Amino acid sequence: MSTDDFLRLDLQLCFPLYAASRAMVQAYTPLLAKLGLTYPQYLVMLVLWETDGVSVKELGEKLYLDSGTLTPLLKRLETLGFVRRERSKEDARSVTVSLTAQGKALRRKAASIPEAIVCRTGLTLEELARLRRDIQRLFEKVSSRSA
Amino acid sequence: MSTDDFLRLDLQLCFPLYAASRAMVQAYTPLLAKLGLTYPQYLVMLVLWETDGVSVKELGEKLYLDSGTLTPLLKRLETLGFVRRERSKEDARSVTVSLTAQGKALRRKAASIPEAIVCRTGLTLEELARLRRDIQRLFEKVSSRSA
DNA sequence: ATCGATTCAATTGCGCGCAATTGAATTGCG
DNA sequence: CGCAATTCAATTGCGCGCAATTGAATCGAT
Repeated sequence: MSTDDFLRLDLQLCFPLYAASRAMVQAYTPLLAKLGLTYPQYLVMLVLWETDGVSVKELGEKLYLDSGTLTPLLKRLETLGFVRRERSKEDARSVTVSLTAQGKALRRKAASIPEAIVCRTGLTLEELARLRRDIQRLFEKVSSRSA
Repeated sequence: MSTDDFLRLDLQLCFPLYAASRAMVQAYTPLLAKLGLTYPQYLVMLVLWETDGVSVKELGEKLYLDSGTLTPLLKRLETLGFVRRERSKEDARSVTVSLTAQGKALRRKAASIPEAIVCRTGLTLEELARLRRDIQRLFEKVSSRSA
């Protein structure tokens, strides 16, 4: 394969990944708009629905996002009434994020979203699981050296 | 599979895709920084290196980006001295983007990037081609209904 | 030829992402 | 204990993405 081929846009892995990621987020957008959430906000809610009361640091570790992204995002979720942010008593450097009643209630409204998205991909659960695993593997490989 | 399982972060396709996409861009970042480019700017340069003299509309169709993203990005590339932007003579609504000598010269400096990224993924060219094809297929499926 | 509809790029506004810095709280080493 | 190093969240600054709007140019149907 020549340098030219390598440089050709459509032969590269990253561009399809980048385009597909944005397209997926766009598929979520109208569904999430009904809940008043953006996709990154939805990710934070997914973490909290699974484990209520986590620090900003823990959120960052799970979502691979830093405080520069999370702090303003969490403030918006707080303004929306879905989460509470409070300084930890054990460690005043840390901020604990927890669900409000409204935030917990939102889970039921979000319940139909994952299936709608799976449908939209047109993939079977097996194909989906394989693709997810392959992409996860790629992620681990690519993100490792920079950490 | 239960609703809870569906909602579980790690079972979803979109989050790994989203994380992998950002990780890939981060892998490019230090390499592109040597050229003075961001990843989206690099994508524009890839298009121009393949086909010099394209309209903003054509760029948008190839990269799935709109003028709201492209116009300021192209202005930055122009300030950097890599591209020229001029109103089309045949159709004054359209703006044609073309490479400067400096923009053409940049191609040689970028030649080593794709291979470095492929290396970083640790995948064989066959595995890479298959993953790319699967992701492209996902993209087409997901992006179709919204268009 | 006219005029409403369409097609362009540009603009506005907002929410990420992320690098870099700041400042407060905690840790841990001597 | 004392104090330098570390660990937190917050802040700053910038470049996307994208929805929505604007305004100019072109098209197309009559």
